[in-house]
This record gives sequence, structure tokens and C-alpha cells, in this order.
Amino acid sequence: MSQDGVDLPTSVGYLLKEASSALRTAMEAVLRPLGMTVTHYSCLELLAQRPGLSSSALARGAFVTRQSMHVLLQTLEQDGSVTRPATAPTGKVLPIRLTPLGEERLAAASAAVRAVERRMLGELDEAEVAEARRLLRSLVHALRSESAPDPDQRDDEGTPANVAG
Amino acid sequence: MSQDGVDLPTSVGYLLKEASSALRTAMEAVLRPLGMTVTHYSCLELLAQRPGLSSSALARGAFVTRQSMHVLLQTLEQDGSVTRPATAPTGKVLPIRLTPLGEERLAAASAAVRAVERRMLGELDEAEVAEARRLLRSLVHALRSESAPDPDQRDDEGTPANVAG
DNA sequence: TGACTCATGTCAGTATTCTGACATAGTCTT
DNA sequence: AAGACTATGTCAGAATACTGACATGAGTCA
Repeated sequence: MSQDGVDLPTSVGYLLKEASSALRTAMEAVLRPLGMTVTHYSCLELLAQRPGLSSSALARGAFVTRQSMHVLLQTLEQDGSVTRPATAPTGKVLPIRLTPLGEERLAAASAAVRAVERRMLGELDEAEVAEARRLLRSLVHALRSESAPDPDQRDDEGTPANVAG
Repeated sequence: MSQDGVDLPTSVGYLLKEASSALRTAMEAVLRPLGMTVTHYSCLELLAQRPGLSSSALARGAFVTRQSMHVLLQTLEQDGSVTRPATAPTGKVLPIRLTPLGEERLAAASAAVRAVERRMLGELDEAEVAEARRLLRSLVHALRSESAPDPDQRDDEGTPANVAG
């Protein structure tokens, strides 16, 4: 059974999902007291690094559909964490920005998440961390290389970004 | 901004999520033609390797809540892929098993998923794959070590397993 | 210029998963 | 043996994300 099927304990795919799941769980645990979900945090962090990003761009960066990001942004806007111009400066793109309140909330969340990442990497030295980055990038690159649908065309075509494995 | 916040492109956490997301997308792409979702597949694969698993054990293995697994199993049972005894042989645990039809479906799905995993690892040699396993296990271990809630007590306590990061 | 293709924003409906809660069956402790 | 603790199965409601669809700008190319 282990030879014919995918041997889960040694499958890199399974380990990837396991690690990703553990990370999300840990992040949820530290973000919950701050009244923030992982997706909220991801969105704010992306905006901090690249102010003026569009809703669709945010969706790609957070690995959700642009429809999901759309409703999330409505929440964050009501929340007062982000602002969006009523009319598009050019084209249809509505550049989104953090408000001071959003930056404030992000600061606390970002610190908590950094602590989680530090704990995650606690058993590794610098060289191993670098190697982990390199290997993960290789996996992503290989998965997207051939016969892998373009992640940008997630819409009206059928290749969502859920996360799992 | 990059020093203060979490620098996404170099964050191992972000790369982990990126890789996991890419893997799930790729798996969905190959499983869709087989009429199967990633969670369905995970469940069947677990059952193939450990027949007689309980619903809760399956949930842990697939990184979802036991409630989600419960509804999933109802689908798979109607589907004719798995069977569950009406009464518990001992205690409350209802051991679940694959039907011949389930095994058949799993065979096709498992082959497709193995191909995806092969593609994912295509750029790496054997030593690098082993290193990837080791590093991923280290991340999981470190995340669960301290101040990380027991994943078994996901219920009535507040630490779900969603996947993201 | 006009047709084509692509990306974005948005609305509506569906599906999946989660949170909360409760009863019950083993297990461990005293 | 009784009580406490843990784990399981299950039901119901809520939150979240996704699929499908449509209109609108922008860029490309003949």
C-alpha cells in the first residue's frame, strides 16, 4: 500500500501541507487576540510593502480570488484600516492604501507574526534557512513551469488558489 | 518598510504558503477531470494506507475539523467510495474503509497526484529532496513545540486548521 | 480606426469549512 | 467504584471563499 500509493509521511507534498497548516494555525492563534484573521493580515502586510496596489493584485498576493478580496476589502474599509478612492485615477484600477489606523493595527499583527516565524525557524541556522528558501522557490517554480495554468487567469477559467495539498 | 515589516519575498512563511498554494492549485487541476477535490483525495489516500481509521483521525490527517470530515464522509458514502458500519464495534469509533469502487477511484487520482509531485520535485536531486523533507519536518516540529496549541484539541477550544500563512 | 484580447471591479449564488454545543464512550486518578 | 478528563460522533448556524457572469477600461494589431 505504501509502495503503490503516495506514502504520506515521506511525501514532500504532504509535509508541505502539514507545515503550511501548522503555520496557519499558529498565526491564527496569535492574530485572534488582535481581532484579525490571517487573510486580513496578509492584505495589510501587502499594502504596507506596496501601497496603491489594486484589489486584484492584492488577491494574487494573498492567494485568494479577486472576488474574495473584494468582500474582504469592504470589511477593511468599514473597519477604517484601508482607503480606496471613489473614482479611478486611471483606468478601472482603484489604488488601495493603508490608513494610519491600518498601519497601527498592522504593526501589532506584524510583530506577532514575526515571532511565529522566528519560532518556526528556531531549529535552523542561517544556512539552513537560506536553503529552505531556495528549495521552496524551486518547488513553486517547478509547479508553475509546465502544464500549470497561469495563476493570473484564475477567473472565468477554473484554477482557484485555495491552499492545501 | 522591508526592515520593519515582514519582507514577503524572502519570508519563509510566505514562501511556504506560496508553495502550498501552488501545489493545491496543481492538484485541483489534475483531480478536477476525475471529479474529485483535494480533500476527497486526501481522505481516500489516508484510508488506503490505514484502513479502519475513524472520522476524527481522518480529519486530523487531512488538516480539517472533524465536523468538516463528517460532511465529507457523508458525500463519499453516498458516492459509494467508502463504507462505515452502522454500529460501533467498540466505543463510539466507526471504522471507515474503502470500497472497491473507492480503491479504483483512488488509483487514478493517486497516479495523477504522484505526477504532480514528481513535477514539483523536478528541479531537485535526491539529496535536495531529502533535505527538503528534513527542513519541512523541522518547521512543523518547531511550530508545534511551545505555545503552540495541541492540534488534536482543535475543537471547543479554538485552533482550526485551515492552511494559509 | 475597429476588432480582439486581457485585466479589473462588481454583483449574485453556491459550496465548503469553521465555530459552538451536546451526548456518549473509554481512560485515568484517587 | 466514582469522578474527572479526553476523544468521538453528530447536529445546527455562521463565516468564508469560490464559481459564474457581466460591463468597462487599456493595450495590441491589422
